[in-house]
Amino acid sequence: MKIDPNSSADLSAQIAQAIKDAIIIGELIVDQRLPSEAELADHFQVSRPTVREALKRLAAQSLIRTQRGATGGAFVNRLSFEDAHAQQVTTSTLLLSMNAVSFETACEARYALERACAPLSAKRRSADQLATMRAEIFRQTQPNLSDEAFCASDVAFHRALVDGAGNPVLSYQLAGAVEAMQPLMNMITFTARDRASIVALHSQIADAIDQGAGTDAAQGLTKLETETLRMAQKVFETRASKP
Amino acid sequence: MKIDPNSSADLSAQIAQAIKDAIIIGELIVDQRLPSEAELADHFQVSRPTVREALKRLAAQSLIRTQRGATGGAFVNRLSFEDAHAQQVTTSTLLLSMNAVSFETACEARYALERACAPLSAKRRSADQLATMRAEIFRQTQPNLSDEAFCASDVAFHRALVDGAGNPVLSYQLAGAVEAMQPLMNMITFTARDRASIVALHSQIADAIDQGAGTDAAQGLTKLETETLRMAQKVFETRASKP
DNA sequence: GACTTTTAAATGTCAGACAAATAAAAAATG
DNA sequence: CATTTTTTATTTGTCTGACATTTAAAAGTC
Repeated sequence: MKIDPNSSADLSAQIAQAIKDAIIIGELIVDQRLPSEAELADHFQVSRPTVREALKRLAAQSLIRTQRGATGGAFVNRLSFEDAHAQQVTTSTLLLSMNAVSFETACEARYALERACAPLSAKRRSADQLATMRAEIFRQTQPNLSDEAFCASDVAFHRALVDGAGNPVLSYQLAGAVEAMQPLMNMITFTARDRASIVALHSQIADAIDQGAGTDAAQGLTKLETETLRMAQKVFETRASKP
Repeated sequence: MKIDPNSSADLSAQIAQAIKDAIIIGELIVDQRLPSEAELADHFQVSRPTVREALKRLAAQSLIRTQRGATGGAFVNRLSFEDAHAQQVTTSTLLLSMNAVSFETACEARYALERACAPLSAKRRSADQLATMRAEIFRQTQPNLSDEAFCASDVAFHRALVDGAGNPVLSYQLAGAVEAMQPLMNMITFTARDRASIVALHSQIADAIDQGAGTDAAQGLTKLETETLRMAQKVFETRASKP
């Protein structure tokens, strides 16, 4: 682990990168303890605050965790699917909100990704995951449900669909995309009729998953995409005409 | 922006979260300048090093950028697709290397995701993207190509396929998944026969994309997935029998 | 007016100190 | 001897204060 003394970059950024590289190439392995801050400061010939800034950068990416006390220190963290998922959601959410990504683009991406796991989910979903989908559909029929709760239930439904594929890599990638769209979805107020239409399609999809019919499930998702776009367009048009 | 004085968490983590929240809810907008470190220290009633640790955490996530000098400071950064993509690759790579994700699982996820954009790519790909695919296929036929170069070309081919969908959200998500698999793919040494088989399938896929036949392209990807798994299995079996 | 110099403000870095947490070692206690 | 309590050493968390470096604007100079 070395840094370039001639680089113009911040020392803390260089040190963070050096440690990160060491983790990536396997020089530092999971749960291994890094040298203490004082030792690192000595090694890199910098002060302790600089080392600390570097370590905080790594901690922000869940690459290390720190513990106080006698046997404490910084340890290489096993990046969990949960951590990765959380990062993915934050990144995607900010990306969508900061880059004027159109509703159409985000929607297309979301449903394309979901269709990708429909066939897998139809084959592998557990009874529990199917039950979750049914339960969320039922929740969505309740008339007193707020818009936020309806959207949250929608996310839970799709999350169960994605998890049904039984592939944690897919789950982590897709759940991020689906959840990141929630703020955009929350901008739309669904009428009772819209909700009924969505629930009907959800039922079709759940039935297809139930029967192991992956292609049908994918077709259901395509219909849902079309419906969602139609509803969104209606809302945006209404807003544009009433400024 | 406030922090909880009774929380047991690190002050720098709390402050970073507070600022992050402010960015997410839009209280701080892109390119807006944050208060200076001294002002933040005063606001949160902590010392400057603590504030700095918080800011470095945010910088590590590309949420802010800092500038030195008279009119310098920390500014809310517009998260670019490029930044998001880089983060995605790092996260996915570490996730795969640290969690003993099987080759099968990663492979399945990758091809499922790629199949999702095959129909879009068949409709929308530019002439340039198609030319890139053809060029990479040609490169892959060169006999003197090293294993690393072959894999890199493979990534470039699939990257062009994904970009062909013309959906930046999809590109950012999928390119991450594809690139993260490269270290796993690099573990496999392809025989000349394997390469020929891969190139033939790549040609099939490119032809399908050329003709706007999304379904055919997806089928080609499925064949490629099967082939890749078969080759990987062969390699792993050989290794297991010769320890 | 154009150029140079100065100045002020901000981040980057350093040094040293103390607080707080924690586990191991040592001491006290029954 | 076994158990409990106390001490101690180590490590991270935080603070104070200082200086270096960069940068743009202000002031000065020709």
